[in-house]
Amino acid sequence: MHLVCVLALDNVIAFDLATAVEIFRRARFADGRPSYSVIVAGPKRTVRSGPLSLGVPHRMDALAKAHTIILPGRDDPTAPIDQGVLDSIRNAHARGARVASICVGAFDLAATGLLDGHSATTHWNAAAMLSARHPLVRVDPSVLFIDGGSILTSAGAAAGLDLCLHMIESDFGAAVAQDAARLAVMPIGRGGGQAQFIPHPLARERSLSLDPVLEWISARLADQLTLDAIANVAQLSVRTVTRRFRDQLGTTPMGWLTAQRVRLARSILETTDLPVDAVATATGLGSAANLRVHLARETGTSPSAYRRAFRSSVA
DNA sequence: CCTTCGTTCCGCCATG
DNA sequence: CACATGGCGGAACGAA
Repeated sequence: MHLVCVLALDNVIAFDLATAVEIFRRARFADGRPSYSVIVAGPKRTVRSGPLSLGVPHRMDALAKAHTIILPGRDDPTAPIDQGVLDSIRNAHARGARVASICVGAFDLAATGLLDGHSATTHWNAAAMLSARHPLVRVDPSVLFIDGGSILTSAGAAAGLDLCLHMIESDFGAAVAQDAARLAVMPIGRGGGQAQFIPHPLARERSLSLDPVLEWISARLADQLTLDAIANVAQLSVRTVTRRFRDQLGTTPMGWLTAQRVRLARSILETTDLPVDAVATATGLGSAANLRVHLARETGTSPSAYRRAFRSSVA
């Protein structure tokens, strides 16, 4: 089984750590079997975490078996780390493990040198500091998360959830991820590395929220939706809806719509034997050819290959 | 692979 | 003045 190892160093941010632990621990296949085995490891048997004290059952040698290693943030992201810890992370990565950081956990990831020359993100408030301390890392504070294949980074705590769901989706498909998202009562809509920091966080009232519109769209993916129709439902001009999508989701209306359609298509491919053409119709992607293009763009594979990969892993 | 043609996106600017 | 809106037009996109 896929082993997820969450690192617990002293003064770990409980929210980051718990996000990863809970979301992976609860992910299930359709038949109810857990998708991951989750352990927490660190050099010390006990760590402080704000007002909490956490027992850490596994030592660093546990990283040697992990398929995925999660680095949560620490209260002081610049506090020194034991070389042995950094070595363990580097070795695990060299061995083929996937390493992902949440929030300011990116500082620890950067300390290993694994981020040098690569793009990374972190909490927007710490982005400048990360960049200053690690000039070789290309810091992008505007995105929710960055998937660099074997190295992933995410922004603030909530974005860590997005990243975890993203990993679940690439490991076991859209259906399993969708299910995990539902358990967390988390809308899986903000995929990609696209969504941005919103300039006016809480000032945006319900009246300015796109949520109802997104819900409306999600319910009719199979229909032939136009930008005009969406603007109409939103009671806004085409120009303004487009702008809202940019500001709030970092994408365009049709771009978001297509992403949802592909997600749905993946889910159907994973769980049924419906012909590709029928899947294309059911998701509003129109034709098998079109579905092929979009699926390849997101996953790099064909519908049949995608289906085969997930059918075997679930069955 | 290329072309065609309707759709979509976004900078710019006037308006409230 | 700050800010959000929405129309316009050209560029870019994408489906067939």
